[in-house]
Amino acid sequence: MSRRYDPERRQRIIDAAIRVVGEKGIAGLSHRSVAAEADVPLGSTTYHFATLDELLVAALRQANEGFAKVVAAHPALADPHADLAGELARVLGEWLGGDRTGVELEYELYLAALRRPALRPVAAEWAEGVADLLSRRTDAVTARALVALMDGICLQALLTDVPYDEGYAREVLARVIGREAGADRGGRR
Amino acid sequence: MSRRYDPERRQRIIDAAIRVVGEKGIAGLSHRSVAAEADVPLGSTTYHFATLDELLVAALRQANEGFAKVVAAHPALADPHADLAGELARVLGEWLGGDRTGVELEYELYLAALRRPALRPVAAEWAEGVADLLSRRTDAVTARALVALMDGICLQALLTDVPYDEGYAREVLARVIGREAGADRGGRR
DNA sequence: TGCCGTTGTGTACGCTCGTACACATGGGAT
DNA sequence: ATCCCATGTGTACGAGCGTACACAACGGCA
Repeated sequence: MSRRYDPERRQRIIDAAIRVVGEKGIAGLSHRSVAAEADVPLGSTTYHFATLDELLVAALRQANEGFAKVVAAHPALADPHADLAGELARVLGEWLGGDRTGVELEYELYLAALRRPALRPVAAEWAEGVADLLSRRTDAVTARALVALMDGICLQALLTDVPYDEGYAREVLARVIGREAGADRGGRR
Repeated sequence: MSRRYDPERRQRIIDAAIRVVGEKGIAGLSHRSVAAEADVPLGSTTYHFATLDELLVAALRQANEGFAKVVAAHPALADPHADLAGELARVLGEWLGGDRTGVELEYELYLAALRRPALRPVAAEWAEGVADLLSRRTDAVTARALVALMDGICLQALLTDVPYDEGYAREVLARVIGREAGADRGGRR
């Protein structure tokens, strides 16, 4: 036990890394930049995270909790009587409605898994986690499809500058869910 | 007129850039690496593309045509009697079935728009183009939703190592399309 | 034919990067 | 009390980067 001087050093480095990625993107992340942001010497970052991939894994894992927190704040998602499509659309709206840098950050880390195999298990974990959560309301196939559609909707909102449209999201999510959910209220666009 | 020595120099640089991104990712793209790949001097790349963003825009624009080519090879997409969901699922299968580096490359460039505003119009153009194409078979809302869902399905196939499942894709795409398409044939799952 | 400006090339500068490695420090086992 | 080693720090090196800029080459115009 007892990390000698600074037991939270490692955590502070992760936090700093997330701030750096948020401000300058993954491209701007380096042992030096994160050391400066965390106000620790260069050697300290290389000591705790020998490679940048390790740091990214830790950062992604922590960033994922941002979305999880929004989800957790919506207990209605687990209520079998609630309008699932509407709840999901609202969750996305809240998440996307937060400051853009936070959302960009989480997505950038998530998408970085495309090229960095080290991140892929973490990204997969996340997708699986959300799918599992949804599986309590629908079958596995539908759950996976919902995750895919939500991913696609977010992507389009972020890549193009078309603003998020909650009504649209609710409508198409409801189509994927199919008949069982109470998707009768609310307009067809 | 007359580019003096090498009128195709610019195009060869773009091709080289695409190869570099395919092999080493955007992170590995530099004026030098692309110069080496294209077998032209360093100054030549900086002359034709003052900034890397310019080069990426050209590369993304060209890479987009890869998907467009697959789409063009499926005239059934425009046939109002064909099974739209099935056709789309098949197109995705063909595209994802090609060599992974090509697909990764197109997606990496596409996703890079998240952080590089210069790429955003090009990415938006692409999404809009596909949506327009689909609009000839359905309404605008459904078309957008289909693009989103296809994006999400591809993303999951690429980010996690779950292989692409054409039957699954067809099923959930059909749900988004709704009743009108001939989605009655073929099994639920 | 001879000049000129567009087009293309080579080199060098200053910067940031990952990495390595020798050195400090102090808690815990003896 | 002493020693050892996990933990933390500072510095230096070589590589690769974007950029700048002086210079070469040649087609079009006079």
